Amino acid sequence: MATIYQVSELAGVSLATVSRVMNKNTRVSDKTKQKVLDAMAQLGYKPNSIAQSLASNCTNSVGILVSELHGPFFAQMMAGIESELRAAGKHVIITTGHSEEDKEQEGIEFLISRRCDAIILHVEAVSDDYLIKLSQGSTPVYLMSRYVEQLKDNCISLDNQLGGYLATKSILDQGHTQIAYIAGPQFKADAFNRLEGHKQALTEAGVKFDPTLYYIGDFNETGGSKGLKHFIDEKLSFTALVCANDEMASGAMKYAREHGYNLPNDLSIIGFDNVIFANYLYPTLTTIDNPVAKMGEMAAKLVLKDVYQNKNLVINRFFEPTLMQRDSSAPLTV
Amino acid sequence: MATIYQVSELAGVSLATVSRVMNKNTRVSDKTKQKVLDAMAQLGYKPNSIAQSLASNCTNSVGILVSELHGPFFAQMMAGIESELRAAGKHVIITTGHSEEDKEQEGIEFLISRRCDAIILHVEAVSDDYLIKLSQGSTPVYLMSRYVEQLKDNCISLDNQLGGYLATKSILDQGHTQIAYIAGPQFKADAFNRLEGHKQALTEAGVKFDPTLYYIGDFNETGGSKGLKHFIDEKLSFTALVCANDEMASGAMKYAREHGYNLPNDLSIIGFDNVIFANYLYPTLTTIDNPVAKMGEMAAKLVLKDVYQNKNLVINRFFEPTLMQRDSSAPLTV
DNA sequence: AATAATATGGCAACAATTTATCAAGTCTCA
DNA sequence: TGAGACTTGATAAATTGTTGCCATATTATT
Repeated sequence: MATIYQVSELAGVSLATVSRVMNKNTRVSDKTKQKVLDAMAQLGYKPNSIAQSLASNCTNSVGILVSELHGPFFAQMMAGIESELRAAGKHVIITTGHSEEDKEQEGIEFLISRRCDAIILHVEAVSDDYLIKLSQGSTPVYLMSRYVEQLKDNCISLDNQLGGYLATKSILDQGHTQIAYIAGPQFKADAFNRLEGHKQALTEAGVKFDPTLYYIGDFNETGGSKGLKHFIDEKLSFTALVCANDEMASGAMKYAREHGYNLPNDLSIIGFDNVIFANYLYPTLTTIDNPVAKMGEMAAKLVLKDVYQNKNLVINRFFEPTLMQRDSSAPLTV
Repeated sequence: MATIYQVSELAGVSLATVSRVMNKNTRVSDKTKQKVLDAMAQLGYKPNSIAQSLASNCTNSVGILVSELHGPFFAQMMAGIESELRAAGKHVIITTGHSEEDKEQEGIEFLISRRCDAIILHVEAVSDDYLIKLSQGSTPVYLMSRYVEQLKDNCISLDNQLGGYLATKSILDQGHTQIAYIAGPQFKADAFNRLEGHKQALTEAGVKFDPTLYYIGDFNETGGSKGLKHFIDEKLSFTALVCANDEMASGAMKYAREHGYNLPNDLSIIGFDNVIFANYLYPTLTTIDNPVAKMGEMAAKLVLKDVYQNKNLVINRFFEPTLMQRDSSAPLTV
C-alpha cells in the first residue's frame, strides 16, 4: 500500500504539504493541492488509519457493549448507533456482556484496551459504583437505558416507570382488576422500574398489588410461557397479563393459545418494547413502544458532540415510551 | 496510560525483555518474567493495541459487512461470528451495505482502510467480478451465503436450492398442487436459488410452474402481505403459499388472517430461515432451518485458521438446510 | 520596487510498539 | 574449570502518520 512518502514524491511536493492537503487546516494553493490529489488517486493512496490513530491519539472508533447480539431489541439499538456514526466516518467495535458482571467488565476492558474514543454501554450486571469509577478514566463512557445520577449527562434513558405505568393503566382502563404480572430480572434497572410503574398505576386505581399474581421471568420467550404456566397451575384467577417485555408476552401468548385460551377474550396480554415482530403476532401485540433506535442515534450524536466536537447537535437525553394499542388486549367482558 | 518504557523501568529490566515477556516467543527466566508482570500489574499497563497494530501490521480486527444491522437473520449471523472471534481475542468492526451496490462497495472500502486483517461479507448487490478483483488485494475476503466458484475456498454457503426444494416438496407431499410462490429479489443469489429449488421440486412431482402464481417480494413483511394480496385480488386459486423467507411468510400470514383465512386449513404457508420468532407466530410457522449462527461461527473459524494461523480447526464450507415442520402447513383437505 | 502576506520545504520530534542483532553476562554439567 | 547453552541488555531500524518550527520562495498589495 502506498504511503504518504510515495505520494509526496510522485506529486513532487514535500511530506508536510501532503499532510496539509489531507488535514485541511493550513491553506494550500489550488495548484499544489491538485497535484497532491492526482498523485493520491494515481497511487490509490488510502491513509493508514492505524498510523493516524497512533499519531493523533484518536482511533475514530466507538466501542459498543450490548447484552446480546441477537435479539430484536439490541439489533435496533445498534442500527441506530451505527448509522449515525458511520455517516460521520466513525466506526463501531461491538462486543457482548451477556448480562453477567464479569463478562461485562471484561468486554469493557477489551474496548478500552482497543483505545476506543468513547464507549457506549448497555450494561445490566455491573454496579453503579463501577460505572462511576470507570467514568473517571480517560475513555468517555455513555450509558444506554440506564440512569446513574452522577453520570446523568452521559445517560440516554427511557422512562421505564412511565412505560410500566402506561401499560397497566391501559389494562385498568379496559376494566380489568385481576392483573397478573410477569417481571424481568429485578437486578436489571429497567425491569425494576417497569414494575414500579405497574404498582403505581395499580395504586392510583385503588387496586391492590397481589404478590401471588407476580412472577419473575428471564426476558425471553420461555420466561413468559413459564410464568403463565405458573399462574394457571396455581389456579389463580386473572383476566389480564402484563409482561415486562415483548419476548415474554409472545411466549405467554403461545402458551395461552396452546391451552385453549381465546385471545384476547379470555385473557388480555400486553408487552413492552414494541419489537419488530410484535405487530406480526396473532393477535397483534398491544405493547409499549420503546424508541430504542432513536435512542441509539441520540447516543451516537452525544458522542459526536462531546468527543468529536461536532458542536451544533441537539441532544435529548430522555425518551418517553408510548402505548401501542393492538389486538392482544381488549375491554373486560363479563 | 503506562507505556512499555515505564514497565521496563519499574521492573528494572530492558525494553526488549518486556517485549519478550509479552510475546512469549523467546525464553525468559521465571524470576525476570515475574518482575515484569508485577510491574505491569502495578502500573495497570495495557499494551497499546494501536501501536502493536502499526508495528506488527496486524490489527486483530475482522471487518463484517451485513445488509442490515437489525433483522433477526443478521443478528444471528453476527452473534455467531463475534462469539468465536472474541474468544480468540479478535474483535469485529461492523458496517452495513443496505443491499445497494455503492453502499456495499463503500462499506468494503471503509473496512479495508481500517486495515482489518480479514473481511467477512454478506453482500448482495455487488458483482462476482468485483469480488474476484477484491480478493486479489491484500485483505483476505470471505463470503457468507454466497458462492463464487473462483473464491470457493473462502465461501461459507448454504444449499439454498436444496432448501427451496425441501420447502416445496414438503408442501407437495401434503397433497397440494396449486402452490403460490413469493420470491425474494432475484438479484440476490439466495433468493434465486431458493426459487430454483422450488421449480425443481415442482418438476420432480410433475406439477407445472405457474407464472401467475409467482410474485417477487422484498424479503420484508410487506413483501409477504403485498404478494398474498396480489394473488387474492387476481382471484387465483391456490391452497398453499411458499415464501422465500420468514419475514414475508409472517406478513402473508397476517394478511391472510385479516382477510378471514383459517390457517392452515384454508391455506398452508411455509417460510424459510427459521428466524427466532417463527416459532412464536400463530400458527407456528413451518419453515426451513437456516443454520446461520453456525455458519457465522464457521466463517470466524475459517478466518482464525487462514489468517491467524490457528492450525487445527476443522472447516466445513457447506451447510444444509432442514425442514422444520410446524403448524402453518397441513395436508390438503378436500 | 518595497513590503507584506502567503505558500512551501525541510527537518525533527513524537506516538508505542515489533523485530533483529550482537555482545556480554550467567548458569549448567561434565 | 571450561564449553556450551541460556538469558539479558543495549541499540537501532522500522511501521506510517501528525505536528510544529523556521527558513525560504513565491505571490499580492500599495
